[in-house]
Amino acid sequence: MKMDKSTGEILRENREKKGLLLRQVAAKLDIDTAILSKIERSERKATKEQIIKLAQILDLKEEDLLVQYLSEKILYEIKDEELGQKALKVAEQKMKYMNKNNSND
Amino acid sequence: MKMDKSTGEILRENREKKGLLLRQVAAKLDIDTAILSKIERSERKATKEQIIKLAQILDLKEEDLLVQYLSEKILYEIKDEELGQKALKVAEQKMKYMNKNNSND
DNA sequence: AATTAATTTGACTATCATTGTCAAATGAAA
DNA sequence: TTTCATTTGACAATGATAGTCAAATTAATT
Repeated sequence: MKMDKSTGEILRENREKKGLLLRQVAAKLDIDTAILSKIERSERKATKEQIIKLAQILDLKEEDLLVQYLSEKILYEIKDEELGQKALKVAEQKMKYMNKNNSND
Repeated sequence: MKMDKSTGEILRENREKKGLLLRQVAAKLDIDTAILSKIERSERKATKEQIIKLAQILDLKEEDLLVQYLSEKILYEIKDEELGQKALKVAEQKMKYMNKNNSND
């Protein structure tokens, strides 16, 4: 599981590998080329729907791309936080706890 | 580190322990009583600034309250996601990786 | 039980972040 | 040097978040 590349980098690499133009992929996503350009350079975030479509278009495993995308969203949330690391750990604990006791809810 | 209580519950418990009224605490935060009421019942999220002030007002350790608060924000981000657990793990990995190589940036 | 004080609810507004378009500027290829 | 692809930045549209206010409800006092 490669953790070094950003979602944007992955998208660009794979688009180029397929010889597709920004214009072409953007059209399939029904957005302006400019946005896709920004997404690939991590200047903007994609939406979940766009990620799903992109996985299809670029023949990537949807789950992998989504996990990558979501993890970036999480990090974005705490990127400026001293306590980010601690908060992440606690979040994981809570998550486990929730899943253990998810009988109701 | 108690993980079972929500930020709201912690806030309410400690406000009541001190015998303070919503009205009084809300005044110090310079917001309407209604919002604080909602925050304590987890119907709304507090802002970071409010959390910091609340830690002071209620004599709670700022770091603990902030970690609690941030972890809740993270979970909120992935609460509806199948892949939340995986995304959290990947986020932690990335975080570690970043901190290891944070020489520049 | 009646009154008063505290909290909750919900409709509404204001503010801010996000997502998008568009046109012009830049860069790369032919 | 023209043409095509990408990038940039100003702006508009949308959506989410944070807030006010007044009325309804609940809890305490007398």
